Order: sequence, then structure tokens, then C-alpha cells
Amino acid sequence: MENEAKKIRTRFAPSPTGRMHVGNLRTGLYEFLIAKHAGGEFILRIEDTDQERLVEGATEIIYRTLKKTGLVHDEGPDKDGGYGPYVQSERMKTGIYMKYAKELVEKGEAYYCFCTKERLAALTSEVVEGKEITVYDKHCLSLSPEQVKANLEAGMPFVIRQNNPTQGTTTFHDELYGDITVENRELDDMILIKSDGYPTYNFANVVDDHTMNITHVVRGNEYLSSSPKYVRLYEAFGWEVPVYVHLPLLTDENHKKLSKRSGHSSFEDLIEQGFLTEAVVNYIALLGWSPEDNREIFSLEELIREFDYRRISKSPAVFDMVKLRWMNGEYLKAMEFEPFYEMAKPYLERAITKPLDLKKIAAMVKTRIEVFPDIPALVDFFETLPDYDPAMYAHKKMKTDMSSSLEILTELLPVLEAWEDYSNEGLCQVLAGYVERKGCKNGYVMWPLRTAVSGKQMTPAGATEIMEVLGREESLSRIRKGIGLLTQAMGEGTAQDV
RNA sequence: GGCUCCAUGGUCAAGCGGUUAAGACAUCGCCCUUUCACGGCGGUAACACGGGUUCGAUUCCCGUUGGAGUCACCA
Repeated sequence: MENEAKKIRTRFAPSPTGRMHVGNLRTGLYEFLIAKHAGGEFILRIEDTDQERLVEGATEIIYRTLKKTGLVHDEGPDKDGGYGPYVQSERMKTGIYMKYAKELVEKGEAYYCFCTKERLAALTSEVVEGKEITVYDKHCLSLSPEQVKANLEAGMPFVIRQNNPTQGTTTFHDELYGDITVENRELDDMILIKSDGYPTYNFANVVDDHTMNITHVVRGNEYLSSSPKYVRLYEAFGWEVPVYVHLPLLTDENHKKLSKRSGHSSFEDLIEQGFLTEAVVNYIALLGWSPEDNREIFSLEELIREFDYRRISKSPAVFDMVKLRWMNGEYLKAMEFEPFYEMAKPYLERAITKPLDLKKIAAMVKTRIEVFPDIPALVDFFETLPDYDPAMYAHKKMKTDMSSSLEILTELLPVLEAWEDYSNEGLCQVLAGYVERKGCKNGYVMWPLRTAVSGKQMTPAGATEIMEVLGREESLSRIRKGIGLLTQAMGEGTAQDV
């Protein structure tokens, strides 16, 4: 047993600050996949140490998103696995962070700092792109124990800072990026405990990952350059450093980091935009990772099986909505009809209020849309015949023009008026008979007919299917309207010619 | 600006010293067709640059250039 590798434990540690953006979700997905691929455990921890950024209900969003995407956690605030509490604000009440911070102070690896904001501001060495670059000068490190004690007793506000060496280098190993070394003098004495008593992310993260027995720390690439400071913390405690896997960033079309701030889609936004959960999960899994073969469509179970984190790439990936739409379309096509219909229904009803056969229309639309909101624009002509330009009757390939269309429709009208069976099959039958008598090609007849009953250049189905849904009376009325439009247009054309 | 990372078509990407440099999205064309779409077939399009190492570099090393990240009492 001792020789066997420890069971992998990864954690997803979001902050409850609103909706979950896709970069965050992908990090969670990879953490889940890495653990599950190896038969390990996936832990949820809520990092709410920033009391100012907390958003009401955001924790619920986290639970809902994980549930919906299938990233089931083995342990979390709602599932105690013996490493709780799993919410940092609750962990803080146990005094854990302060206890460990004081341990570092005693070891000389950290120290109290009483510097005021004003003094800190004076330390600002330069301003780059609007950001103030400040490196703390270890001013308070020289305070004697007596002074510290006196300050504390006087109730002076304080923070606790990490005491980093100023010489030598620190190296840490990342599974993807290899060894990364930095000069210790580049390491700022970061704050461990804030003046409100809460730990900073940096500190709580290390304490929690260690005490919760996390074996693989998987996180975004934005932490790569600060990782040496985390490693120094582990070393200061004398703790085993976890395996690090830093993930390549997800960027927007301008190659900038995807962030909530820049207004990029959160997972919930995407769902509202009509994307399927499975498609989103599938798509983001492929952003930064690829399987051994060329497969692109993966269920979560298949991802678990195939996911080898060594195949994660190192360079950032652009989040491409166009490809996401394509993938969503693939999922739509593969869906069973009934569930598809249930999801499409609200969009159909948005465009159609008449008592038409929505199921038939849904079936027409199923293979032609990429996302549900594509539906209304595709089917609105069923509700009302749009105003259309009779020039649409002309089609080069079908060899139709306005005059041929007028002829066809005029001849067809009495035939269809005399016909009772408006099923697709029945209509095909009567029209085939007409085409045969006429001795022309199908399209020569179908094009003007479809134009007349739809008033559209693009429809999700052919003329007969449309007529079947519209019914006899509406179909005939639209054909009469078409004849009227054509007659009028031809008349004007003639008048102009003369 | 310092530090760190990255670098194959417009995008996602395979490749891990010798390949006609895959595949997918997008784009273009053709076919099919009761338009469009779907589907089928095909085309355009990439190893950033310069030095090494090597019999041989997209692949290894160095530099240049370019891009990104980071430099908070935010995570």
C-alpha cells in the first residue's frame, strides 16, 4: 500500500462572485477529468475570502452549474468527506489560517506589518499601463518583538506578510511547463492575512490544499508566475509540494484573456443563447486538449476515459463561437425527437400562434439550425405570409421567371382547388401528375409554388410539406395572392416597356 | 517597464529528427436536390525570422521578433 501512488485528489475552488465564465468552467472540467480518469476524487471548495466581491446567490449558481454539466463532486460543503468545512469563511471561524500564519511568524518565515496605505503608496516605484508597481521594502521585518507586541496591544491594524529570501532562486515543477525558476529577489513579501483578519487567496489556497490533502493543483496559467511564492510557502511549512498543472488560457478573438469583466459569455449566458450543456462541455474540453485520434464529439463519460492530461497544450486557445455553434448543431441533429421538441417548443411558439402542427415544423427545423434561437426566423412565414418581391419567382437554375411562374400558378390553382387530400403524399401525387402532363421538370413547378406559399427565399422544407402544415384554405389563399402579385408586377413591367 | 510563459493555415489542432505537414470549424467550387439547408466530393490556406547541432530540422539549442500572463489587504 505504501508504495502505491496516492489517490489523486483535485479541487475546484471558485469564488461566488456571479455567473461562471467559461474559462472557469473549463478549469473545473479539467480538474474533474484529471481526477476521474485516474479514479480519484474531485472536491468542491468555495473561496469566499473577499467579502466585498461576494454576490448573493452565486454559490447556488456554482452548485447548479456543476450539477447541470455533470461535474459531480465527491466532497464539498454539501458533502462532507472529513476534510471540512469546505467554505473558506467557515474554515476561518476555526482559526485555522491565523494559527498557521502565526506558525510561520514563529519560524521567521512571516512577519507582522503595520504599514499604512500612505506609506505603501509612497513605495510605488513606477506606473505601467495605469498599474502601480509596488514592491514592499520589508520595512516591518525589522520591528523588534517588543514593538510588535506593543503595536498589537495598542490595537493597531496589521497584516501578516510572507518573509521571502532576497538571494538565491526558487524552482518549482509544472507537469506541462516543466521546471520554472525565478530569482528570490523578484518575490514580493505577499500578504497572508489581511487587516480584516481574512486570509488572502494566496495563503488560504495553500493551507487548504494541504490540509484537504489535494494532490494535484490544477489552475489557470495566470498563476504560473506567482507559483514560486506558493512553493516557498509549502517549503516554509515543511509540507510536501503538490503536483502542479497549469492550464493554457482561454482567450477572446483578440487573444486577450477571457474574463467576466470584458463581458464574455458565462456558461449561463450560453445556455440562454440556446446552446446545449453537452455541446458546451464538449467544446471547451477541446480547447487546450486533444485526444489521440481525430474524434471531436465526446460525452462526459468518454472524456473521462480518454482524458490524458499530458496531452494538454501549452499555448492559449481562442474561444470560437462559430465552431461552438457548429458543434451545437451536431448535438441537435443527434438528439431524439421528443426531447428536441420539448426544448424547441418555446421558440416555435414565439413565432407561431396559429393552431398549426408544431411537431411537423419542429421536425423540419431539426437538422437546419445550430441553436434554438435560429428557429423563429426560419418558421415565421407559417404564421403570416411575408410581403415579398415577386422578382423572387425568377430562378436561373430552375429556369423560371415571373411569366412562367404566373402561368404555372394560374394553371395549378384550379387543379389544387379541386383536390381534397392535402397531405404531403397526396399533394406530391397531384403535382406529379401535373408535371407529367406539362412535360417539364419538377423544379419548374415547385419553385414558384414554394415561393407562393412561403414568400421566402429560404424555407425549412419543400412546397408540399409546407402546404400540408398550412392546410388547404391557407395554401390556396397564398397561391391566389401570388397570382395577384405576379399579374400586377407583369402589368407594371409591360407599362414601363411601352 | 521587470519577471514568467507561449509560437504549425483566419480559428481549434495532430506532429514529438527523415511525412506529399493529418483532421475539424470557417471559406470557395462542384455534385445531389422540390430553393436554401442537410449530405457527398474537391480546392485555397500554416511550420514567424536568423544562427547553430546533425548526413538531415516544423521537431533539439541560442538569439531576434511577435503575442500573452503577471507585478493588489482580487481571486
